Amino acid sequence: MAKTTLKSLAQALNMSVSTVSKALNDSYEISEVTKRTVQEFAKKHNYQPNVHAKFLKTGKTNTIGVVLPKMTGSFEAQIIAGMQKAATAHHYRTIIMNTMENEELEKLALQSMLDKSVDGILFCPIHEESNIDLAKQILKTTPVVIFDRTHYPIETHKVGVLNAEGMYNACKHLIDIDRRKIAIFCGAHQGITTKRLSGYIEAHHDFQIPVTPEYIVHCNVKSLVDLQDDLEKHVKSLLQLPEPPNAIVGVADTITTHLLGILAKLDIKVPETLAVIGFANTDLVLSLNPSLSTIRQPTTEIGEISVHKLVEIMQKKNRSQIEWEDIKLPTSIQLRRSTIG
Amino acid sequence: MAKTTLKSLAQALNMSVSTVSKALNDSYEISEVTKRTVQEFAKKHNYQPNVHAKFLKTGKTNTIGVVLPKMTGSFEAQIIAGMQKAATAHHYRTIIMNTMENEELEKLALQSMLDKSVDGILFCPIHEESNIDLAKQILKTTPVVIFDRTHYPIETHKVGVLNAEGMYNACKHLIDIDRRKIAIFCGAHQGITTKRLSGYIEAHHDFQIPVTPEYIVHCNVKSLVDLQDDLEKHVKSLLQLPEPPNAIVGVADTITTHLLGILAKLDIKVPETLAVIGFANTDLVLSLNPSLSTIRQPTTEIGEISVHKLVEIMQKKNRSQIEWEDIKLPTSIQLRRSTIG
DNA sequence: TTGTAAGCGTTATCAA
DNA sequence: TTGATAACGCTTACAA
Repeated sequence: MAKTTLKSLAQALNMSVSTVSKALNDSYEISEVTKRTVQEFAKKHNYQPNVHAKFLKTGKTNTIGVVLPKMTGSFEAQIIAGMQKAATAHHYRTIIMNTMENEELEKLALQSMLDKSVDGILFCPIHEESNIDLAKQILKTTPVVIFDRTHYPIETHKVGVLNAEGMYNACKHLIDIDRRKIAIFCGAHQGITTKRLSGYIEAHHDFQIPVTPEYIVHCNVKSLVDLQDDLEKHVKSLLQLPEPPNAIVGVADTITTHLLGILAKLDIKVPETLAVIGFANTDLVLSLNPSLSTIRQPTTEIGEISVHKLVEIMQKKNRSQIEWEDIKLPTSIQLRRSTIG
Repeated sequence: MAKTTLKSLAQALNMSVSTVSKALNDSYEISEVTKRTVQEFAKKHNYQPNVHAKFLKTGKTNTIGVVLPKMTGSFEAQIIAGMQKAATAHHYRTIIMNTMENEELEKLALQSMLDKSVDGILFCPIHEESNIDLAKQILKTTPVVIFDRTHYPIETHKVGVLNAEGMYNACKHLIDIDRRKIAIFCGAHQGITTKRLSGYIEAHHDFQIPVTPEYIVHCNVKSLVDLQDDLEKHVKSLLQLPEPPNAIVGVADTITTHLLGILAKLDIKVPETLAVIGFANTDLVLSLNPSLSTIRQPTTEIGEISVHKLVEIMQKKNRSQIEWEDIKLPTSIQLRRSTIG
């Protein structure tokens, strides 16, 4: 069972390699009869062009590389689904590399793409400075689109959401239901956190509520266990304040969802004692305790638009003239029992 | 900024291409001085060998391809994390292709690996017959390991769990707490479902409880909406039986976790009215309503062992002599409020 | 309409 | 210890 190559096909068909190649590529130079013969024969022998050899000639791999820091929940799954759908529509395949929030792995992932094993990269960096020099270097030769964590100082298209606005809306909703003592639970990834925090502060200003510094807490998100410990610690100390909060907004999926577990464990009533709302794209909203009010990101769209933008760059001849866009999609808010009793 | 190749290095250093190549590969034929000069110069110019050209010569890509049907939850994320860890240890990189439970996409994914863009494949098939001919053909030239859904009729290493035993233990636990009227909620993927169902039946036999056919329900898992509709329908009709069940076991992650949402929606008390336990590897057990008793699969291990087995095949000269193993790892059971009030 | 031949960036063989 | 050359599988001028 020797592998089927152009050569082996040519030999078997008694034609030249280039005729076979052209026939398979549907070239106008080749007669219909020959084309059909070749194509049928190739299919019968399950010919698959060798992408590596092809690359050597064309410099194209028809592959988009996705580099992202984790794949632990629905959020990432939805984004990737959107990317795959759009990529397939553009006749690209996608390969995914997970950096596990680890800069060393991120470096390896990016480097292994530097060798031109992909035509373009969709990149969600670990933080604002991670592997920035490498990224800049890659950018010289390979199109890159930054998604989700768009606070990354390289000049290219970026696709994210209106983070401040999303958080503003969450706070506004809490204020509307008369929960004005709002604690905010932040994580790492400063760019996004900062934006969301600014939405929190803006809402307080607009509604003339003073910002209580103690209500702004930062959680250790290094590992799940760390996060859970930290959440518990913060909840406890907040509730011991002279003026404890009556609501919590979560800055990210993991924080918001795991917070519910901690509150259940501590037997704190949600929403009676503490209303909870936060950024979250988990599928499990209804199974949570209680069902969770969320700020949802348009994940599928983020994925799709990222691909469209990348394809746009890849197809452009004169890349130096592109005007880079920083696309911010709106979030939506969905209310459930965790804020409306 | 022309790309750095062996040729460009050779020219700049005034050496031959083959000398440079050997120097970079640390060949014994090359003097230490030359090696150092070349290696330093190459690093300074950020030389990255072209994997495609390399492949053409060596037939190796140092890449493992992972083909799996979905990536929606912690279960998949944990398996992939295990794979990536083990692959990195063996100096392989991994690329992931998500087939979205779609046979056509699965075919594309497998085909795009047939062209030898990977050295080996870790494959979790959609169902027992999906793309079986293609898989068999791939197997002739490329090592494959089947993971998770191991009821797939090709001859190679397989890595899964003791499905019947896991379900047996779940039932035993329910029986221990005197919940003897157990409904089982099944999904698709017949192989695994069948095994788990057999554990259910075996437990009933061992404890001399008759199996009630109405307690065995099959859910439509095509989409999340379908699943939720179906879950609601089944729960309602079960509770209208003359002899309603007092416990439910879930056969898979999605079924078990979303079931909780439906029960909450219908305002059915868990565990008072219905105790719930099931296969689930979600991180969110504690945040669920109520905290969920689970049968956990050793996901990281599944991932790691799959890679080890694959590497074993890839390194073997004489592949026809390998004795294929069907590895079954034990599950563990974790009890929380959904079964122990 | 078909065939010849060069070349993409490597590695491997053999010669110098 | 180094260098010239062929080959991997493919595309593409150019020639026939």
